[in-house]
Amino acid sequence: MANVSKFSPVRPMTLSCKDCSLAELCLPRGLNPSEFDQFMSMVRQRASRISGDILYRTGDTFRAIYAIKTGSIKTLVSSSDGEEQITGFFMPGELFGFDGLDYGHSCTAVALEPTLLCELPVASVDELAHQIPGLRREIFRMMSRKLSEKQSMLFLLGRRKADQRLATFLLSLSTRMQYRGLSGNEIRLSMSRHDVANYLGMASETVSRLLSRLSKEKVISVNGRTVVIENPVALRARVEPCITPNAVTLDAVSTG
Amino acid sequence: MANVSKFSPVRPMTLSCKDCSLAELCLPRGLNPSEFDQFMSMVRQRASRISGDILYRTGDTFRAIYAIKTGSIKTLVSSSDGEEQITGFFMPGELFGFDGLDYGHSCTAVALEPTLLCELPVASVDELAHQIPGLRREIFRMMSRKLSEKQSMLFLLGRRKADQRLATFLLSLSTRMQYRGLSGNEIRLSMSRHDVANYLGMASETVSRLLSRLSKEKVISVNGRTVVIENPVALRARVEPCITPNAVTLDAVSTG
DNA sequence: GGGCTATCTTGATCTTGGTCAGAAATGAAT
DNA sequence: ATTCATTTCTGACCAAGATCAAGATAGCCC
Repeated sequence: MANVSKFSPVRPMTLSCKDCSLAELCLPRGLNPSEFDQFMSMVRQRASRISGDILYRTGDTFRAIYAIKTGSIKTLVSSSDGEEQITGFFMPGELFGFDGLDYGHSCTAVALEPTLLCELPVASVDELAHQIPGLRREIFRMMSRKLSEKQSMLFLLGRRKADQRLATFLLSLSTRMQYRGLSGNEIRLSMSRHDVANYLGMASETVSRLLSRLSKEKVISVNGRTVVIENPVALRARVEPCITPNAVTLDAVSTG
Repeated sequence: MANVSKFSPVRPMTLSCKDCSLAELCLPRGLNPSEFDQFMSMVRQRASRISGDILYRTGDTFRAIYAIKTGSIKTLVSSSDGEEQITGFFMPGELFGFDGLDYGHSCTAVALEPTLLCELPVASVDELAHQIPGLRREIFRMMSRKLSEKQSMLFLLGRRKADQRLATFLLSLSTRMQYRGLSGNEIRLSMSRHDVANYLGMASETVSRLLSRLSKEKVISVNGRTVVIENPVALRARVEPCITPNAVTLDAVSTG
């Protein structure tokens, strides 16, 4: 809250996307070598040494879109009565900051731990969107995907019970780890129980209770902020409890 | 559900955005005359005569973005167990369909009443985004705004009580009517109580009860699907119940 | 290591809003 | 107009999960 420290630019001012292990997840994927170089020359880095640093706030003019290199970020919207809703958690290889092209950022972005970011300045976004058709389509696609993700989140908050929301959250983190080449069974949460609860629209006590319950049922094991998924199948079964008998039959047939 | 009727193309195949009363709300705003003509020549129309018609479904390839000329549309996401969450209602002058540039549409779009749409085919989106910088920025801005709106919706579902959600919904409809030049005091709901409830993450009985209560308290009056906002100030006060004493003081000072 | 603060867990209550059931109202079809 | 179907409203009951209140644990600074 009372944190005044800010993200600071990282020197050297240039970096090589070529050496980046996350390049295939990032914006430049699919660009040809010359486009790749052009893209790379416009990217800068920015870092926060501690948790709680604010990258941008609601209302700040849009300056760049960001990719996480290491660390993690949460974004949140807040109301005039001080209540906050976390709208996203971002992990290495993930992009954010696409809100705010209209009237400035509509949310606040905060570091959850020491975090290193790559940023593509806004002027470059427009310029590159014009010059590199592949990148323009990539940005359109990325924004469209963000929209789809938010819709899934609306579904989760509107239609699912607390236990299903938490199970979905854990599976989502796992999937995202797998996407960047990790096993995804051992999850290190970079956010507090309070943040998880806020994101999922429940009380932090409920998160504690549900984690304990899943732990008691041997579906996961919990040690502080480390969660190990012991039984992925059981966890997945929590997410959609109403599988049709037909679907089960078909599975049984196809595997038999 | 079992509706097989579809939206059909409208002849003549061309139309004039110049005569459209909603042009200032729509994509071509801010284009110069020659850009405007180029834009206009690519727009087509599509209509549904009855409620329940499906424009596109989850998984359909992205073909166009749409603007509502008359009528209204709801978009919804659904899970494999058949549960549905309405993710948006769209009224005349509003744009939709921006999801789905990535892996096809992530939601289903359904007419709530006889509806006339303008569509900008997907090839044109990319082509025009390249040729007309002003339009490219407009599309980026529009998608960004959609993202911000979804974030507000996450806040509403995650942090607000049922009565605040409903009040916010009514005020949002009112604001959107005002935006297109109507008074916004008399709202004709084009969707059922069930749809309102689904959108706001509650049961339809709760919507009924809350409408009755607001009606009893003389904040609104309800007659079927027509809602009149009798006391906008009182309605707005429901949305943010925790106004700080400071804010009240400041208001009093500035108006005194 | 010892003390201090944050975070997290667990239990006991209470409230919101969901579910079930039936009545009333609305609208469409004959 | 009459019937039938759908939507909406209202009441009674119940359960999921919020809130309140201690403790337990862990991280951090000296």
